[in-house]
Amino acid sequence: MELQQLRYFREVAEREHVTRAAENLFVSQSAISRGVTQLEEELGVPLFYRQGRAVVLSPYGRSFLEHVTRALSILESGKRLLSEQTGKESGNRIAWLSTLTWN
Amino acid sequence: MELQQLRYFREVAEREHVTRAAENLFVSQSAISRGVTQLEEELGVPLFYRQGRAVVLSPYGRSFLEHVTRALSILESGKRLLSEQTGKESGNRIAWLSTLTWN
DNA sequence: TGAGGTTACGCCTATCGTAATAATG
DNA sequence: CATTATTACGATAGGCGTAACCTCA
Repeated sequence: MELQQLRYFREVAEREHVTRAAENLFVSQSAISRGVTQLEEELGVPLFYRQGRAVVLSPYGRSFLEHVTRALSILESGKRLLSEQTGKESGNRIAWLSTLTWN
Repeated sequence: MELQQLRYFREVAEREHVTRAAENLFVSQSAISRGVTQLEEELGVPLFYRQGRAVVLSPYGRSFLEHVTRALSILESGKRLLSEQTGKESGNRIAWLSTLTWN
C-alpha cells in the first residue's frame, strides 16, 4: 500500500470514473486502473463494483475511503505547516537549531 | 512523498537511530538513510539534526512526526477494519452486493 | 579503531504509456 | 459504433543491497 495508490483510489472514488480521475492526475487510464486493482488485491476486498463502464464504490470502498481521505488530508496539512514554518523564518534558516536540547 | 518514506521516517524518529530502524524494518541502513534524505529534500526542511553518529529530530521533524503517526495509524485501522468486515461475512463473500443502491 | 551514517554503483523490480482487447449503452 | 475500463508488452525510472567511504567517540 502506497500513497500513490491511495491518491488514485480517492480520485476514482470521488468521481466514480477512471478516465476523469486519470485526467485530473495527469496519468493514463491504465495506470489508474492497475493502481486501484493492486490496492484491492492487497486489501483482499473489492473497493469498487464494476458493471460495464460503471465503477461504483462498494461498501468496503466507502468505509476505506473515509480513512484514506482523513489520512491524506493530515499529511497535506502537515506538509503545509512545514512550508509555513520555513516561510516565517524568512532568512534565518538555522533558527531551529536554537530549539534543540542537549544532555 | 510515499508511505515507504514515512514508515522509514517514523521508525528513525522514534529510535533516533538509523541502524536499529533498518533492523526493525528488515532493510539495509542505506535504504533508510536514502529514504529519509529524499523525504527531507522533498519537504525542503531538515527532519533530523545530524552530529556525527547522532540523529536527533529537528523541530520540523517533531511537528511532522505527529502528522505522520496519525496518518499511518488511520490507514492501519482502516485496513484492519476491512479485515474484520470480511471476516464477519464468513462465507457470504458477495453480501455487500445487496447494499448497493441504483438509480 | 570500530561503530554507525552516507555515498557510489550496478541490478532488478515495479510502474508507466501505448496500443490492443473487451464490454456496453 | 463510440466510449470507457482492462490487459499485454516493451521501456524506463526508482528503490534496493553490497561495499566503499567518512566521521567521530
